[in-house]
Amino acid sequence: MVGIDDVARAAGVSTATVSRALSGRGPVSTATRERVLVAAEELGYVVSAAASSLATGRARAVGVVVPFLDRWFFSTVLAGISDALVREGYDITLYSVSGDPVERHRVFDDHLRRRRIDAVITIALELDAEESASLRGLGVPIVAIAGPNPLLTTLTVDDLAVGRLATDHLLALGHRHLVHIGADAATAAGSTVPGLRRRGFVEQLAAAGITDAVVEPADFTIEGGSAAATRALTAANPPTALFAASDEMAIGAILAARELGLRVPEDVSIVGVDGHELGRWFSLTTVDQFARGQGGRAAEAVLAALDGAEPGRGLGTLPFELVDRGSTAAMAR
Amino acid sequence: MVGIDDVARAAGVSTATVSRALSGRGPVSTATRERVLVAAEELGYVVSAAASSLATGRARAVGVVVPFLDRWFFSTVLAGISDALVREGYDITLYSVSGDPVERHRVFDDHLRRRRIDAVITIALELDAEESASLRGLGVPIVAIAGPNPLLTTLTVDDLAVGRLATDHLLALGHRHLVHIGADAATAAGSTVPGLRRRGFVEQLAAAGITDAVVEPADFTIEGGSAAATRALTAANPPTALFAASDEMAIGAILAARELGLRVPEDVSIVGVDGHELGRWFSLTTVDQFARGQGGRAAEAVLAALDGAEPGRGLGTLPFELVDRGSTAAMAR
DNA sequence: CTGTTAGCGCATTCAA
DNA sequence: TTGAATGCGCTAACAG
Repeated sequence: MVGIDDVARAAGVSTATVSRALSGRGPVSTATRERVLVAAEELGYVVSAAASSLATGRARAVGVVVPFLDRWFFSTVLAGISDALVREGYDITLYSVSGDPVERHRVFDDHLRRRRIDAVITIALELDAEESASLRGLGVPIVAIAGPNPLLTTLTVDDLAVGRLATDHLLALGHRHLVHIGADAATAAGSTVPGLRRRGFVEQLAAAGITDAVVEPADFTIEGGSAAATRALTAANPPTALFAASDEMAIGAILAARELGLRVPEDVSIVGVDGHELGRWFSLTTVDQFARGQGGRAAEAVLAALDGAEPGRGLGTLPFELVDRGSTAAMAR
Repeated sequence: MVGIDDVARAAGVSTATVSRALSGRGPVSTATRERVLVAAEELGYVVSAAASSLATGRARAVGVVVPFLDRWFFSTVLAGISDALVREGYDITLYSVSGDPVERHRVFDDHLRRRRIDAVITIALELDAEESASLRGLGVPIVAIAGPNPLLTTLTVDDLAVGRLATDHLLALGHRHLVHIGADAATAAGSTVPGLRRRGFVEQLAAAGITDAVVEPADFTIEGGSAAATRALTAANPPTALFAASDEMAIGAILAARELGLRVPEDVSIVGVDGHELGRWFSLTTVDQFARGQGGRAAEAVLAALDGAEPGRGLGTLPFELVDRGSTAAMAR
């Protein structure tokens, strides 16, 4: 492998000058810089991440921690992050943490601590106190996407408002008997994404004078949404509208409704959250949260922090928007 | 940050001993090792990746290069890789390369060359000669998933056989007028995944005495599949069966057929390839290729290579299997 | 089995 | 503007 001294020799300068010319830090005459650049190019020299990192303390890499890789939202956000980061020359080191405590511990207390990354982005990660502390102990900028985490700098949509918006949409159409598919009662207490969406639902109903908000818990998969919708729609007094806390569940609900011989939206209105690419194929009305853009924003926030900008908590709120594609309609009278 | 000398001091030994005790390389008495382990644990010591990498030449990280992050197949394979790799203490460094030549060049000739990774896994990447050379020049084990790349060690399903199996399934049901949705003519020439599936289709038809194989090119998205199916089904002499080269396109085809008022499978049989999780919701018959397992296998292959096993080319073939879920039926007579 | 020593490849002082 | 020297934190010889 060609090293910095090969370049130095080829350019007839010292390694210090090569380093300065290539990194842009420190004074180098234009002519010298040119010679170094040419020599480096010709030799195909690339600086060793390990050596550079050891000498500077900067790794030119950002760690991204996700709970799932194979779900649409996460891979889409990740794509947004990747786009933005690679443009700035940063590598992405990917950490997927399941629910297994042993594995989580290994990621938080070993992998992430190897000083391989200059910053961390977490996506919709629910962290316990110990894990949060562990992250903060890293001493690097951390940006948490999705879910207001009081312990971290967050970049998140106002999920309470999202829940309200979706609910309001249904109420405005005249629906009075709604069911929410999402977080269970236990989760609703916390400030997690599912919990907030559920609370938005409950609060908005209450504001409309409806106090018996019904919630069918589900696990954010198509299958879970389908099962929850089936339960709701086959109950004694079935709802005329469903609000699913994710598009995947909403799609499951649409499929379940069809299976039950119900027409969407004539017999039941259904609204989701996400902006899943599949939504248009189901004419799904949804609250789009622009997942890919979230990744981009997070990457920018991290880069800004690495440039020295000291971001405050609650770095920013992300946009969301109701997209009416036709799976909701005014209540038949 | 706590360093190796802090541990050494705490344990009353030299840094060399700490290194040996923690890494497991070299002889250490059980008692000493125990003391070191305790001291390291108490201090929360984690070895610096940069320093260790610089000293050993090993980075404990594997690079994964993908063309897309936000498509089901890729994120699913990635999840499989991640699972297997994290268990062995390896980090994943993720590189997403688009079609943009400038960006590709930067990834192949800069990022990947930083000596940050001990091995590379590529997923369904179509590389030009220069890129292949660049990868091989890295001097690390490389495993290419999907697509027989003559220049790399590959781990791939026999996509020619996949194409034949799907086609055969339709032929066995009595269909004689089939259309393939997949690679265009230009792509068919090469040994890419889409090209091979298409050739499997054409060859199997030929074997059955059908020489006018019809192919509708599409781009492996739901939308592309839908458009291609619409073209095929509205043609003068519409086919009774469609073979889509991916489940996403097959789902698009099902949606298109429905839109045209055609019943699946009564009016048209449709078969896909992948084993996409969404398939079951469309009763999609498909050739499952166990994407997640592919990731696992690739990770294992890479780990074996890092353990010194010198793998030959064409490392192995991956399993695939026809899953009949009901979107195909015997031809109505 | 353990400690001492000498780098790994680069970035940054400090002098010139 | 440039070069020589030093050290980033760790590992691998080598001696003991």
